[in-house]
Amino acid sequence: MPNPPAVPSTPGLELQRGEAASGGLSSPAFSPLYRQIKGLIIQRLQAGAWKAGEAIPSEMELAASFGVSQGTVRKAIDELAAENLLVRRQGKGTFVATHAEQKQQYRFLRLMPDEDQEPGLGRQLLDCRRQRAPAWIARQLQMRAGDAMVEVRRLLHSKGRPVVLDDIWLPGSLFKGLTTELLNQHRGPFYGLFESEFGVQMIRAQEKIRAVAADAETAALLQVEVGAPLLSVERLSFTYGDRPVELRRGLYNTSTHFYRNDLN
Amino acid sequence: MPNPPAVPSTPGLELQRGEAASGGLSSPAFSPLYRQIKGLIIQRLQAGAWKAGEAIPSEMELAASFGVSQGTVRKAIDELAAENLLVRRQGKGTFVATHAEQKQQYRFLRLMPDEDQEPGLGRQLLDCRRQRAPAWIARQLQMRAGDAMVEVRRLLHSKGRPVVLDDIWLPGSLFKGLTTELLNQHRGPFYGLFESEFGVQMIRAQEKIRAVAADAETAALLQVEVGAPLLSVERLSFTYGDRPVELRRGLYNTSTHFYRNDLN
DNA sequence: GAGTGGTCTAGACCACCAC
DNA sequence: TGGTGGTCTAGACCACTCA
Repeated sequence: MPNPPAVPSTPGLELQRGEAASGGLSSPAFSPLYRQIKGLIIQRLQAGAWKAGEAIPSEMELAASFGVSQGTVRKAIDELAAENLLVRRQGKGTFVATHAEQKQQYRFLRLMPDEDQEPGLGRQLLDCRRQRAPAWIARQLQMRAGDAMVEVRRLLHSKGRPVVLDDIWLPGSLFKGLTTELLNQHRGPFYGLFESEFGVQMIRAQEKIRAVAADAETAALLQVEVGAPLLSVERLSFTYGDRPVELRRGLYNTSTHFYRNDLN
Repeated sequence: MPNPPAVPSTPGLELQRGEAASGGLSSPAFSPLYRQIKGLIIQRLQAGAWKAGEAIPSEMELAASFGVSQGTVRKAIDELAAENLLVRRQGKGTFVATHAEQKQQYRFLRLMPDEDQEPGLGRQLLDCRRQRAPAWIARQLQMRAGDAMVEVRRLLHSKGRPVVLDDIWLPGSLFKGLTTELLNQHRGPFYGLFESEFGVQMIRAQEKIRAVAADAETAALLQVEVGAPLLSVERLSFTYGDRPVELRRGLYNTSTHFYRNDLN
């Protein structure tokens, strides 16, 4: 007997099940059960119900609490896993994705070394200061011009030679205790620190890539000629709910490395 | 009663079902039924059983012919649809993906106009000739140096100004009748022509992106200064079975356009 | 109305992991 | 041994398309 009236076992949880004998015109924007479940799970992630790296309840538990079958929960989790919000591990459970404990650090960095180069990049923090956001940054981070903002500048090295110059801009309201010391103490990618210290998880990002000529300052920092061609990678990163929380502009010296992209 | 011994209704089709009472050590590289089905469907695509844009048999038909349930076929098709090899259309059927009848042409081109620019690019064929493959191209296309190769050169324009200079290299053996006339007659993306005229479908691609300085020849063609920074996009495209069948190097003028990439 | 993909359920069994 | 995710089945019903 499919689709019994279903008393939700968690009160306050209202899932919109398919109309039984309505007029036929189904309400606009009705989504299938598994998508509603998916949305509820995202809400809980956003609310911080489970931290990065932690296990979420088992499929059976979730199914019981939502009052649906395991298969429906499974399909919701399938999509979340496909979007890299969750990670499934057979026999163990389903976990909140994290940037911290990843095998290859730098989940979003697409820079690869040429064949003869060694992988791995060293970091050098140049600067970390609090500023007022200029208009073009504020617009992209959905803040007001003049709002508090943290600006970080750093270099990435390969075999002692600078390869990447990053400028990173963050909303000051979300990253209150971010200091040079904290950044220097920390091992691993920044995004791991953002998760553990500030509870901000980067879920997806958009990059705009251009070729630009090095100006005097960047030429000195990257040890290239003024006017040398550099890859400009402008990245806007988002948390849950498509909220932009980081703007980053990287200048890559692509003489010994390249940006790799896979198209499907 | 799950997993009955199952007499395959199509002779010659041997699916490896899970061991019933074997020693416990399952054979190496056993894959679930739906993956085997997926592999069989890919084989048929590769063999040209269905052309680009055509419908494949319904899920019920496939399930019957493979001797499995509809759900198993469905999961196989789900993955193929996620990889953009197939396209599902509710109420109509499942179709072989094609570059020809796509809404936004240029499925693999990630170049976007800046806000104030109009979308859409005009094409101008510069050259199409048959050559012997140099070593560095032959290696990537898995051919031998000196093998027959087709070389195409073209420009893409936006509002009358050149934006992209493409060099395209193709194995001569696969593209025998490719001529300047054929390319000029054809409307829509090259990949549509490759499908319809040569039965070659581009499934996925890898791009290596760098910033380079314009040399004299490209500067003239793209109407920029010599030494101006350009985006170099080297794309290797693959058909079924991960066979590389096209190498392309695009030089993009990114002063009014940018390369867009989404990270998950 | 017949046929297609899309959703949802219920139940069985398997593979992997930890205790 | 029990719990987790992973696979497979069978059947019901829904939503969409087209003749």
